[in-house]
Amino acid sequence: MDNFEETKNHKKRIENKLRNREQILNAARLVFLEIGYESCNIRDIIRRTDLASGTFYNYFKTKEEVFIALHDNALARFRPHIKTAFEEANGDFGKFIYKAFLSYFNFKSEELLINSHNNKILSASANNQTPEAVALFDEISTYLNSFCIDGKYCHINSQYLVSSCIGIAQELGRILARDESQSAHELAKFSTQFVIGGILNIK
Amino acid sequence: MDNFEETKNHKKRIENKLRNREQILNAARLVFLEIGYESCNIRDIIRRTDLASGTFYNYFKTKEEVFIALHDNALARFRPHIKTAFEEANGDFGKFIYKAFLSYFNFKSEELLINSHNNKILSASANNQTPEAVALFDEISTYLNSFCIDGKYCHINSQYLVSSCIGIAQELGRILARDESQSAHELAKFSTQFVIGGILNIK
Amino acid sequence: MDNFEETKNHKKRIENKLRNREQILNAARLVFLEIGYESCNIRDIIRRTDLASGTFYNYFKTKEEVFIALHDNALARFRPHIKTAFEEANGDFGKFIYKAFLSYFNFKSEELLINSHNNKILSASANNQTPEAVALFDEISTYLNSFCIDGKYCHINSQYLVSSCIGIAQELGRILARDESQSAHELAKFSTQFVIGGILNIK
Amino acid sequence: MDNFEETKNHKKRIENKLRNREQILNAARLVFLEIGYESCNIRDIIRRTDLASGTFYNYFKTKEEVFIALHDNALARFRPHIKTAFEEANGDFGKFIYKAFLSYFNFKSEELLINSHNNKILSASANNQTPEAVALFDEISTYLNSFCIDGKYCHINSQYLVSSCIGIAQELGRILARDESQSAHELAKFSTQFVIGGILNIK
DNA sequence: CATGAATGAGCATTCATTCAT
DNA sequence: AATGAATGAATGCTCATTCAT
Repeated sequence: MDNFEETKNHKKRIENKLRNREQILNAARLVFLEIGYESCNIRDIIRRTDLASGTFYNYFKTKEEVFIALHDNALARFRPHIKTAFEEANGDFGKFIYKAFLSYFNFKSEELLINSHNNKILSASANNQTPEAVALFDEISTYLNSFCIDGKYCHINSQYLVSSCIGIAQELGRILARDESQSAHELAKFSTQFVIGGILNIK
Repeated sequence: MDNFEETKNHKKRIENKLRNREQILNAARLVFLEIGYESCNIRDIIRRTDLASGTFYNYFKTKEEVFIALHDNALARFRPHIKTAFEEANGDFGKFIYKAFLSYFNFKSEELLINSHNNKILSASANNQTPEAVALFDEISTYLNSFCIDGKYCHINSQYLVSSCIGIAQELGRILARDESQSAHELAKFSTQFVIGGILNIK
Repeated sequence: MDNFEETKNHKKRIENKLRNREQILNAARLVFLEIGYESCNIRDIIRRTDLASGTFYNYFKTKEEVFIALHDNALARFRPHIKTAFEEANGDFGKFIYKAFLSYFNFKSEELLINSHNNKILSASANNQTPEAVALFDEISTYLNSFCIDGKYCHINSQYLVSSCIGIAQELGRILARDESQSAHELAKFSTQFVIGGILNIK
Repeated sequence: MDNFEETKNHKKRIENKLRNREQILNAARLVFLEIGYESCNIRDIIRRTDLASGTFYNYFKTKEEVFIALHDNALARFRPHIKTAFEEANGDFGKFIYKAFLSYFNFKSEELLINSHNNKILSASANNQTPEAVALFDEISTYLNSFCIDGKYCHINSQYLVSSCIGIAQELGRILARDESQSAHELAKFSTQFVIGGILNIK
């Protein structure tokens, strides 16, 4: 009975810790979007929760650590979209490219922290080489490579290719972030044709 | 005589102001490269000059203003390279694209402030929409458009196209920034083939 | 039977409390020696035990309280050495002085918390006038006084004398703390001759 | 004329800096005496001046740095007293010892920061080995050694001797700090006889 | 126009202490 | 009695900016 109580308490505590962490992450996301990563401070974040300032430090050491957690989390949630795109493409290269770009453009800019205040994502990820960023890069590489089993495209430097795709996605995504009236479908269509033409033209 | 003296003094003063401005910009560039834009402060910059801290404010209001000036300056110095590329291409689209990319990759990363500390340029420019960034964007647009006088490529959304090129240049440039052993020529060759193939494939 | 059980539990509890207190004191002693009294915090101490931070407050109110307990404990353990010195001297004043000084120099500096981080003991004791410090001071006084039953040295202000001895012990002990190659015997010999000469010369 | 003005301004500035430094030192001394070194913080010190908090850091990096400056300053002002004692003693060893101890006991405890809150001086100095502390130690050594030109006392380890004297001065000084009714003369007399007897008895 | 010390709001961070479990 | 996460006042320190000289 006592043990049961203790277990219950223990569970409650763990749940509470998770809730608090989630609270901080949520607050940080909103603050990053509204004020911007550089302009905000830890107080701005903690003020958005019902926690005390010191509590922040039980969960994260710095503002950057929150950003990375948030960022990695976004990438982790984005990766399945790429996988789905691959699976649903069912071997059709064009379909895969289109679905992947569309996923990226549709993936809520809110979630990827892309807006005028934070123009970091993906590029930051490629740069910072966080685990999730590397994993995403690798997964995209794998999928792209899987299309050249029959010999086509195999001579392409896949680092160059993936980087180019990321660059395109990023810059076109920026257009979307600036102008919501743009159509994600149009952007994805353009990207797909551009990338496929590009690949086919690599000698 | 007095007038002459005054004129001489006046001239001296103007020269001195220019020299001081130049000093600050130079110091800032070095500091941004070494410490990084976010990590440094105005003191770090001014310490690199033989000026006093208060003097900074006679030339710039904020650190960001220096960055933008520096950035715009870099873009302004980069623009002629694009122009030269265009002129030397002499109507050959592929040559233009290749030369433009090569120029970008060769343009000293130092000058574009691209390194692990400052991954802003171009994208920041596209984002911040500074005058020079807009001008560069427009110039590239103009050159690209000039190739479709005979009707080819004209249906392409030039904003999308320029953004894609910038995205590719930026991400591949990042590879170069990370790994100096990479060949700018190879990167430019890849980019050129990729972009030309892409353009030709846009329906 | 129940009573017996209760008694057993009660005993266990008391033993456990003692063990916990001992744990905290031990941890504190190590932390004071390694990090220093001023630099460490309660967490540093409690981290060295297998107790939780809140538990600290069941035993001590402040870090200082631990220091005093530790300090008094050291003095309490040191006092018997003085007593032994006195008894073994068997009325020989010089022997007593020598043995007392030697005891002090040999009493593990670790135990007296004398090192570069904590140069407080004895002087702190004389200053803080903790019970044990007063007791030690008094005991030394008593022993010294016992040598003047026959009239010699009796005119000496014993507060001055004891303070002088403590001052000498402390400063020479500091030499030992700084330089372990020094010989405790040599220091005690010097102290003894010095003190005896001094006493004999007091008019 | 301009040069003259500039020089005047420059002079004023330097004077102002000195005045500010003095202000901080004075405030710190008072705060150390009233609240104690450990208990006070930099704000407590700066609040006592008419300076802003940030200004503190133009002069000192830490609270400890102020303490050391203050402490070294006190030692520096104390040293001449020892010199005077030596000169006025005119070769009379006893006179020197007496005058030196008397100087110490008379040297305002305020100036040496000796009180219940700060029981560091001299011992801290011997410990911290600050330049002034070393210099004082050396000067005392020199004077003591000068008395053994004819061969007497020369076998005495002068480090032990000086340390013993410092220990005595310190502990007896503590008595004075605790109880102002004590006579500095009596303490100095006792110390003198004690030390002289001690020295003569070293074999 | 240059100087550079003074300013003080602002921030990250620490840590003794509390208290629900 | 033990736990350990939450608390938030307290503190050291930074740094853009001002301004008397």
